[in-house]
Amino acid sequence: MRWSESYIPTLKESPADAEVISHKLLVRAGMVRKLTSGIYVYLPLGLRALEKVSRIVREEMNAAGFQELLMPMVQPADLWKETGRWEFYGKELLRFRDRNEREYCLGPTHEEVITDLVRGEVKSYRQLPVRLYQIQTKFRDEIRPRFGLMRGREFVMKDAYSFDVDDAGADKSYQRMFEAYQRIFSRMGLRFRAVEADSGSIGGNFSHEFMVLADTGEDTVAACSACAYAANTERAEAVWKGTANTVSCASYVLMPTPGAHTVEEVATLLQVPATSVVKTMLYDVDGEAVAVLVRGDRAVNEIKLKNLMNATEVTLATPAQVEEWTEAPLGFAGPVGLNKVKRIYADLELQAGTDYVTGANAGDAHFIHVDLNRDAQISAYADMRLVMEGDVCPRCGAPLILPRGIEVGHVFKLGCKYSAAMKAHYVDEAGAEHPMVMGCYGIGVSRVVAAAIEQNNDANGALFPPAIAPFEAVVLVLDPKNADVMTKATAIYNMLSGMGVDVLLDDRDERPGVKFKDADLIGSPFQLVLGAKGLEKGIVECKDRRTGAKGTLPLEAFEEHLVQWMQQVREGWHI
RNA sequence: CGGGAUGUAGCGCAGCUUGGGAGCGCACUUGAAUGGGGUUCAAGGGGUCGAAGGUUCAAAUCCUUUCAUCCCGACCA
Repeated sequence: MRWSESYIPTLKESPADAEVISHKLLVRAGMVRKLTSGIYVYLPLGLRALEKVSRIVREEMNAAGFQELLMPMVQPADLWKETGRWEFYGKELLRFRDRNEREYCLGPTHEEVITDLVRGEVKSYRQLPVRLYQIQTKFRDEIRPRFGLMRGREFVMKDAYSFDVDDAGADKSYQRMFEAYQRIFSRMGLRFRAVEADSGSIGGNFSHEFMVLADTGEDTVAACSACAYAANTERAEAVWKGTANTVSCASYVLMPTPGAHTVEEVATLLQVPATSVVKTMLYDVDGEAVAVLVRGDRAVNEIKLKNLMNATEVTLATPAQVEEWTEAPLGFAGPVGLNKVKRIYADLELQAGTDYVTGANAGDAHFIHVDLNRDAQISAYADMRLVMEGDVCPRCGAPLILPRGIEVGHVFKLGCKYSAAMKAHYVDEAGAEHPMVMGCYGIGVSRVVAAAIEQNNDANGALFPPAIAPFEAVVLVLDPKNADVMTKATAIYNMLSGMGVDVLLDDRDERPGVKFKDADLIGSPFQLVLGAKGLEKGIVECKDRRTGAKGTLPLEAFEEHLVQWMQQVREGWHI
């Protein structure tokens, strides 16, 4: 492709509405343009990156025994009513009516459609497993679209579904997919981690998220510094390392703490460490008042509370609820004498402690010397907190690290949730009917492109891994009006094309500086620079975009040197 | 949905407090010089000042309404 004939509108300045680096660079590099909130046009360069990602996904899906199909974006309401999701999915589901007042939605996901499809065709265990996928545009009317392609409303997703006769079969499908995902993100040249994720009501270890590691990621990963353990922080087990606070006192004592609402204020005022303060958080769990106690320097993990109580809805109590349940102003809740709250859960870490500071359920007052076992009605001690820096791995005890990540993939064992609701049944060898056991597996294709930039960029632009760069190589022709230079550049361009390398020939009548800047911006990993000066010396300059390392390749035995250099650059990407 | 902010040329912005000429930089067009890290000079083109209504002799500027976009909190690939 010649740059002079391409539609690559690069920008010197970032658009005012772009906040994160991937969004800024995608726009500046002429890869995307916003049409409206959360909805983007993929320009030729952006589409190329999308297709590179899609191609790798396709190859690995096919290799894993999944077959591609394409389902409609518009889906009838009836199917969603069958699974109950027409009511439960919420406002993210964009609903509308046709001219006959029939109800439809734009597909945010395709469990209903695929289950409907499969139940119509598959009747026997002999036909299972069925493993299908598609790469398609999804629409989710996100509460708050933001960060460009990272959280759009319309986005490209690969979604795959498996149908098996039993759990063992479903596990096999899951395992295949898990391995395929590992290969996919490795091939893309991204640094990532597969993390255990909360699987909600389904249970078991059958949910993993694939996180591209980047400091700007929205999610936090708890990863072991030594072994393979990694989990979403929502799920990560907090290990109880023992309790320091074990000095015993005869009874608790009321202390005035005027104006001290936060743990920090209380700790400072009473001159005790935050670890000796008990934080009492009140929650509305399916309409019931529940208190959760954690050490003052910890945070409650609401997911753990939700799972512990097998609840559907957990929300932090409103100030009004807190005041009603504690009969005190906000900021002074404590477990002692908290009679209106029937369930009080305490984190494991607090179970052996005997000398705590807690709220007194009265304005401007706290208790000191509280022994929870003696003074409060604790329903149960359980792992209730979020892991933090300094925690250790629940598997091997080595320190945990908490890198940030961007969720680009999710593998999930669905069980019979949809097959049972939609009667996707098969008949086994004995003639008995069973619901199929399902799995679903997503990759945010457009998000991968953003995540790749989020992970790999510098002050001058994107640094695309070779496997997903819109163009792997750019040949910069500094003197396009010089026939000799142009001839040589074209020959090199043809050589690269012949080697199967996606190459862009910058033959524009622009100043060299413009070409250097643009080449850096679009992030092609290989840059070759041809000018009259170099040709006189019999050399072509080369630059590794990732490291910035510049070198020269002699025109003599050029191809050999080129291949060697490109190999070096590629190896740099497989860290 | 709650809290905050912004809408002025394709992009980035000033002007608004204190009403009166629509401006600046980049981009674009033409000419000249220049030609290895976003080149310089000169001359141009391009705007219903988000929209509607109001106040006023006069509104980008003040008032009301409305729409859109972005940021911070509850979702998920």
